[in-house]
Amino acid sequence: MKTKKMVLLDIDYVTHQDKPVIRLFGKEVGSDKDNHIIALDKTFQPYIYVVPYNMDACKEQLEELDLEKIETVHKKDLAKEFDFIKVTLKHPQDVPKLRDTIRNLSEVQEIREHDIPFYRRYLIDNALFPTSEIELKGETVEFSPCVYGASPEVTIMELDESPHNLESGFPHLKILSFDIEVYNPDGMPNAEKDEIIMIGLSGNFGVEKVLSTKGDHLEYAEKLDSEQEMIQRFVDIVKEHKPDVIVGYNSDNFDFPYIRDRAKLLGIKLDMGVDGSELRFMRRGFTNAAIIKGLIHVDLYLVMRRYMRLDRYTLERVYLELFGEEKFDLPGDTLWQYWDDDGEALDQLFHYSLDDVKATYQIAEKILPLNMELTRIVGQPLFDISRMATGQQVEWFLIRKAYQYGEVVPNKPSHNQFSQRRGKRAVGGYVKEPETGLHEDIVQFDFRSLYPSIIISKNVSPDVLVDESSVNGQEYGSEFPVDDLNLETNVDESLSDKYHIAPEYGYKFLKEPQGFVPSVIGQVLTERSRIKKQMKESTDPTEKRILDVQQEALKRLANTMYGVYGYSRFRWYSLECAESITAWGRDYIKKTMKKAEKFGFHSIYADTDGFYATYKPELKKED
DNA sequence: CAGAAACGGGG
DNA sequence: GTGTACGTTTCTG
Repeated sequence: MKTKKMVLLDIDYVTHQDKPVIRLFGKEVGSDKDNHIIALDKTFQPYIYVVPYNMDACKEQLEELDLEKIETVHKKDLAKEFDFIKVTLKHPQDVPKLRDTIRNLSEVQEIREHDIPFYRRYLIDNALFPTSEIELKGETVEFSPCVYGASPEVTIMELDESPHNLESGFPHLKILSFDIEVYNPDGMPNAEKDEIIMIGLSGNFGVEKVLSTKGDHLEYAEKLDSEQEMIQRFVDIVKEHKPDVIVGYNSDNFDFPYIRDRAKLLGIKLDMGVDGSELRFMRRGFTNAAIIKGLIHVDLYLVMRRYMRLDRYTLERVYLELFGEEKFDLPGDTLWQYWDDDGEALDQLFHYSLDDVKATYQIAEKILPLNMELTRIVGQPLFDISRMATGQQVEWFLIRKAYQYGEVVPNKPSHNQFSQRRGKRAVGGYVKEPETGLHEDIVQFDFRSLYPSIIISKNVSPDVLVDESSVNGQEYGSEFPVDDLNLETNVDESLSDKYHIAPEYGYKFLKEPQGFVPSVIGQVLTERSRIKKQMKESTDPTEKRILDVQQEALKRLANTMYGVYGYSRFRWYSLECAESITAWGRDYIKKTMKKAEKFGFHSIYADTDGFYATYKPELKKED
């Protein structure tokens, strides 16, 4: 048996002899050259949870189905402990096939965790984090039916057991950015007739060039004899260098689809995957995601839309915002004229192509570290993280935490629940319209991460929210002491002994135990403080920069978490929690303003977690 | 005015 | 592939 260490970059599964095989893609640690590994794990099986009406009767019904295993497990559902049935299935695709049948059994109350992709389940259950180092135990093999057409320099390893995560620093990743230019005499190009005229490439491993069928005289241009050879050269460069990350700008929906269409027309195989597979597209709603197996394709357009708030997200606009300088630009609809010119205008087009791909690379260099940190914290592949809304990132982070806490994850809202939720919206933060005029000597006051602090200090979480219907004794299995059943007769002081009571709404949150979401946010903020302290103590500028990205990622995660209670698609959605948080927020800011006014401040403008004031003690004394 | 459709980025 | 964006603006009946 061999032991190897690798940086985990990508994951999927294939089917071999009707059984799922997890494939882990990575780069070997401790070898000078880029030794790629594909590790195969046949030991993992898909499962879902079933909530039965009657345990035994339900199991009997389940026995009738073609399942791998049926067992009773003890798990928590919003902190309350229950017996669930864990149903192990033979194949991940049996889950969508059988889940309606299972759900509709008369003894089944509901099914849970039935929509967690197999590879994500694997990462969570084995506590593996992409971009971290993992230890592999197993045998290397020459060929495997699970890996078609991989080049011989890729090591294939059959694992004896699932790998485990190793504490590790951040790996050095090879990044390649690419960008195509297309002949466009009729507006937006049409792949059936308009050829690709340039492919720009820029990376952190010595590649910086423009492939084209023209431009022999330019130093950075590589001239090919035909479009066909140019595309083939692009494929060969990717296969030769095997970058860990390949980035483009709107490459999911323009560059890669266009290359695919032209390659098909010209009969070129785009077999750039580490396993020898071709460029693939995954439908994501109405758009595509382009996949090269084993390399991580990041479309920076999607990333930048989330990262900053702008009126437009053109490459030019984003570049200007990030670097404060204009990149060389040409009017898009006239590019074909520059191409036809053959003189100075052609040189300008080459310049434009190179500048585009360099700008794309620079943006990647600036923005990928944060996304890689989020990958390591959330624990899902960079490919997924880079395409996920921040609310989704938080959700997958919480799903991982739920597994650690022994909690069964809430279901996604049904269509009906979703539209119901969308109708209601929690009242936002307190806003005092600004007093017009020029104010001098202004003091500013604001709370540091107000909402996350409220969630923690008031224990705002659906699992500790007191369900009034159950307190009134209408629901079975109440875990609250008997003397709480008669709340109406209790006086306020005894209430506030046990509960945090939200202003305005009066929702009650248990003080003990700590709720699931407050606990997780607490961990995030504690970890952030630790990193900030470490950052202050560090004297190494590189280390400082890395730590700064880490604490920034944690901050973004914590700040997103407060809002998720109000996101209609969120699994832990709770209008009560969302309303309570903002109510406490309004309460705090108003009380603080009142106090400040007592000391002679005069507030001019307030919004959510802060206010501006002038100091006018003489005016206040008269009141 | 409400619900449907279009739009973004890319050349 | 344990899948099928999304939030906002503009159009249309």
